[in-house]
Amino acid sequence: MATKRIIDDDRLTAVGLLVEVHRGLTQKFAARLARHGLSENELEIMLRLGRTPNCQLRMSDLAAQTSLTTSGVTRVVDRLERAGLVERASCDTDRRGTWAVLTEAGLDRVTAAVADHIEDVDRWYTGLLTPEQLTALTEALRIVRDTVRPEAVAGVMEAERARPRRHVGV
Amino acid sequence: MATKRIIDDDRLTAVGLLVEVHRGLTQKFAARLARHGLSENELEIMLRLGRTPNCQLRMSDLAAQTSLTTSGVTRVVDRLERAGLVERASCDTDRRGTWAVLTEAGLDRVTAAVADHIEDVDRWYTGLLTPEQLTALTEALRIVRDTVRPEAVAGVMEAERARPRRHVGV
DNA sequence: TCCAATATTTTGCGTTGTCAACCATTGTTA
DNA sequence: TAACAATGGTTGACAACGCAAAATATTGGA
Repeated sequence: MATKRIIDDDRLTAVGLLVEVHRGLTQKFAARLARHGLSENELEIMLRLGRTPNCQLRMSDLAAQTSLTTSGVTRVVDRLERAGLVERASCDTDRRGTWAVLTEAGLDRVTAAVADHIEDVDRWYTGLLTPEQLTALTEALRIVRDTVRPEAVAGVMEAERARPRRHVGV
Repeated sequence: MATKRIIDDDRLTAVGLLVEVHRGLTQKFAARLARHGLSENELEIMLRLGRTPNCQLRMSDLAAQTSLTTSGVTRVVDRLERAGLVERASCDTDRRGTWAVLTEAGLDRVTAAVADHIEDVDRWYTGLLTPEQLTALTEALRIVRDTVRPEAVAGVMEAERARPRRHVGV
């Protein structure tokens, strides 16, 4: 091979690796999540609700925190609501808004799913690396994240201040 | 906060970071790729074809190398063929098989797209890190990749041995 | 007060990709 | 060589999601 072609650029290989890892993990995770009746997006929505003090977040905040559009969030919440895992509640202070609220059943479901999920994460990701490697990996990723996705924590503050819609124990 | 909840587990945060980075990058890349009339999957298919000596790969190998199913590859190649960027060619040695072959136009297109793409990769990923950070990141990712996706290099050998269907310069 | 501009969510439609069923070809075994 | 499993690819039906427009609520002037 005389000349180095552009399509073999090292930087391309570097992102390629990231993409492949993401794919591989996604696939590994999907199998077990399916056994809990959840997709990755559904788990994430419920997880973000569950992390909130009152287990509620506004639709648009969910959209901002995930990769979904508001339209996508509407649809995921539709499914979760049909399954009885999430409820919608209107927002007193701004009647344009809608809270998505985790139900008891939803909290149970996400707790069980996450317990299994963490096993998988450990098996296929964090557990494969030494603590030093994991730290280095995480730090590097954080740098990139802060640049490409600085807005990923929208709405948490507002939701903490809001009056509880339901009171579910954690 | 008295007790540490399971849904705040550190390992969850670690994968979350990876997922967010992947999302953020995907979004950043998509805009410019769209200007070249390509989606990420289409670019990847063409890229993998372009990396092959004869710019050809079998449908099933493309499926193995990407996250797509064979059915998905059929559809991506359908689109690329309609756009004149890829052609199908029947396989002499196994008449069940089909080569996907990059056309001249396809090679031109992918070359142009990749040149721009690499700029983005550098701007939003590799360029954000010191060489040491990038090395550490890549090494860690490689370890994970080798475990979750060991089969990601299918078909390259076979394609190199195959007789050329077209001869396009690189 | 009334209206225009803005913000939040939902809906209609198109695109993309999966799954399962299918056909054609190849390899294997008796 | 006949039977049959395994492989490679495509297709129809369908689910998920994005985009843009619609529906609803809010806010800030004039």
